[in-house]
Amino acid sequence: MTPAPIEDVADKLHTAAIHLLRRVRDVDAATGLNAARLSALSYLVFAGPATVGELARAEQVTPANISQLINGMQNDSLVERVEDPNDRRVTLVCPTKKGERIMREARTARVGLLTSMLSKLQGSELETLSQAAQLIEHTLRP
Amino acid sequence: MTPAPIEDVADKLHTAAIHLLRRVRDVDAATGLNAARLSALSYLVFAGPATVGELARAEQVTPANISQLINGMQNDSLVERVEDPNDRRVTLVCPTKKGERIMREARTARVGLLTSMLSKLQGSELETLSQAAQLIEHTLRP
DNA sequence: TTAATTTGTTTAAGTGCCTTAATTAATAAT
DNA sequence: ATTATTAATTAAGGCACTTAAACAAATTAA
Repeated sequence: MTPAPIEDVADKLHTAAIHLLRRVRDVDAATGLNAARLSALSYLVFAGPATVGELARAEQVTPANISQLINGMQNDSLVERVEDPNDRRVTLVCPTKKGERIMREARTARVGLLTSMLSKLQGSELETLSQAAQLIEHTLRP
Repeated sequence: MTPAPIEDVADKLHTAAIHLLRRVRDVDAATGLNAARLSALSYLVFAGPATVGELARAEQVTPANISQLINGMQNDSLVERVEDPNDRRVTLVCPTKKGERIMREARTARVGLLTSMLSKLQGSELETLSQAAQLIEHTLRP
């Protein structure tokens, strides 16, 4: 078999990722959170507490926006602000237990849906997907 | 090698997809469009013209929201409303040439970034990614 | 050690996304 | 014909998001 041009692989992979995430986010409605809050909370729960600035870069919005978004989420007990003793300019944003629970439940639901969709695949095909996921993570490392 | 539990594959795949899209969307800023418009326009360009209701389901927002979003995008000549002769209740939303151009340029930039990241991989690894993308698309089919 | 600069967050004011509820219009059903 | 259903829009209001400005803490320089 002649090797696939690298641009074609990139294109297919990009499209597949979009379609995959479009599908699994169907279950997000159950969380009661909107897209902005879900994405921010997801980052905080799975990448760990972050400063306002770091969150802003991750979400690709302004620090001002994050500051206000956190106000609302703090008001709903999803996150809390914690002072950083090392650098008192920054404020660390941490998920609360409630925020963590909601996010983990949402992730479980997403993965559950995806699991049911993958159930028709053979072992060798699952192995291909597993290796692909690993390759992607490795490739994205800076 | 003992086969990976299917839930683990689903979880790894889900996470990889998130990380991949988080990375490539870095180039979206160049479009001048915000997330809501980019996502809607992406659907219209790559899945074809859609009704307000279909777009609302795809974007997981209300028809009222789409109606207003389309107002703004129409105002910026990104999309246009077209009457459906078969059912005059519905309005088809179509990307304009400008909208199509912007979207395709954005996609090209994303895929270009991803291509550069995949350039360090071997042919066999690219083949694994290619097959994985194909498996995902096939698995997601309803 | 002050002073100036840089870095991180917040506040204020304004635009646009997004919601629910109500309205209008077209199709389908009886 | 009337009624019910489906599709889109409008109106009013809340929240996401922006830029510009203000503020506070840390770093650098004199």
